[in-house]
Amino acid sequence: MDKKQVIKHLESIAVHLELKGENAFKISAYRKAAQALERDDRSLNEIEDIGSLSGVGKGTKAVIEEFIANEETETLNQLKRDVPEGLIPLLNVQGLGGKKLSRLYHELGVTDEASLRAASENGDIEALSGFGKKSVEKIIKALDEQGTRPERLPIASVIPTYEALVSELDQLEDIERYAIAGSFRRLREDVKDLDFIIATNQAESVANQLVNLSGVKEVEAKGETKVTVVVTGEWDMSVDFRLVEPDAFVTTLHHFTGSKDHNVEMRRLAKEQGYKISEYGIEHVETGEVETFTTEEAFFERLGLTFIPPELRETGEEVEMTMPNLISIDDVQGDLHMHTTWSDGAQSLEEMVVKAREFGYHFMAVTDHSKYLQVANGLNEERLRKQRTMIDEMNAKYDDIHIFAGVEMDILPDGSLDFDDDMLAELDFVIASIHSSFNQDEETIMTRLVNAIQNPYVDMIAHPTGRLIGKRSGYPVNVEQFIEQAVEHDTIIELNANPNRLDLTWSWLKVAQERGAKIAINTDAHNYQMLNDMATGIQAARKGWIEPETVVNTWSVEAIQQFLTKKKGEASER
DNA sequence: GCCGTTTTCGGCCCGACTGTTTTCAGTCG
Repeated sequence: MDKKQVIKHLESIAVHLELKGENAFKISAYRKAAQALERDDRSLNEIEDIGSLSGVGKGTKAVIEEFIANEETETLNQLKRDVPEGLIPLLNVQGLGGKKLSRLYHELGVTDEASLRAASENGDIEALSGFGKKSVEKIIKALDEQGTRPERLPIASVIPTYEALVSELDQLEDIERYAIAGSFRRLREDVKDLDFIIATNQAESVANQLVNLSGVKEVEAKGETKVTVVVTGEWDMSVDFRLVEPDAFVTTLHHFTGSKDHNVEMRRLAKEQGYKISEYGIEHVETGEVETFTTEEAFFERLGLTFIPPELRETGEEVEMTMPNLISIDDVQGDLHMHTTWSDGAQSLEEMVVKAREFGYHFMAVTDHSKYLQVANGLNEERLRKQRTMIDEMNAKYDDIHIFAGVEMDILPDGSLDFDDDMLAELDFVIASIHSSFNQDEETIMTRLVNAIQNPYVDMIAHPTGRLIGKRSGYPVNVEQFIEQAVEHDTIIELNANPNRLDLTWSWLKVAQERGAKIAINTDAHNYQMLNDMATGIQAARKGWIEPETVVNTWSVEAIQQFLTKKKGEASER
């Protein structure tokens, strides 16, 4: 029995209560109890008294203890008797919440998607008080559209849409300023829609321009404060534009950046201080005066807080915490993972060097694939040595950047490495990674990873889990054990900045940093364009509360050389 | 159901929008 199961159980109770049409505060009490468990660092066994957690009271404590003892609770069992399972997915239908579904169930016998559709089509729902023609139309439309598109879109498929919109928004008239909000601003790995906040005194004019943006397929709503459109891209997605007077811009931006939990915490805190927060400003409850702000920094300061970066606004607990010194893009001195035409990259070695210099980098590592990866034209020993002489020439030619001669070496399915130690000793920077046999069991995968980590010539493990966000889950990794091993053997853990990967993910990076791991943030660029992914990588790192000292890319060339020499020294002592 | 340095009862984040009503409940972000 672990914490995750308990949390799931409590959430299941909350969902069932919702469908019963129970008191909203009772429902959120179960959710809060689940959250309290989630937020606590300790494992279930380490928490002596569950009831001592804030948010867990007499009732939820009893439920949790019963569940731990019996792996089931009478509370949920009873709810399951009261609420048909088929109703649960219907909560996802836009416009249907617990209260309405509860009525549909009790008054019309709706128990699942099929009976909901039937009741919609035969006029039963329309006849119900509180429902009407439009409600029915919406339900049928939602049922028809379900499954045509994933509910949330992976960030990589949304970035192009975002960038296209930004370049158009920059051209519009009557906009004082605008910004992206929502989960995209917080860099969630997948998002449902895009939210833009626009400051303007000419809402009507701006609204008229917005519905005419290229790529707009459908206008869902067009009012004085809000325009919602559907734009085409890899997937159709809806984009909300909130039009506000310039004074309210900052508080609106904060409000729609969320997360919901963050906002709840902020408002609770404000209330304690005699304020009321809304998207229009901070209201002084006694005087009714509403204060607005020109920067988010000033907004937080009003409540006695330091600025909380958007990436950290998730659970709400960040409101009470001291803000870390987060890494920023300006800290980055180089990129330690990229490919050239020697393997499967699009640009030549020198082209990549020139580009890296334009980024202002002081170092880079050229890390083409190794021979096992034939589809990528991986390098054998001979070609690798030849490449090295060219890298030496580059180092002689350019004195403002240091190029590490490296390789991205495959960890083979049997756990062995693609090169022997003698070859590895010739290289400056050795990456090891898995590109094959993803379907092996966790034990076999871990043997492969640990074998690579323990080899002192291996400096870094790239994209540790192999996942592609929203597309494939990667190979099974015991991440906790992986981090432990990496720390013990002083092997760098990569945060692959490619927005399809973001691997390791931010929540594990946080753990890695706490355990003392070294992290590198790399683009794994296969062309010029991909070198820009560093920005996304930095944002992902910030979401994991990563500080510059943890990240190898912030070091000086000398510091990196020292680290690599030290690792090599340990290798030769073996 | 949870909580309390104003409170053991009466609050619990706030506001917009929608569709339904005729002053509002439910849903959503």
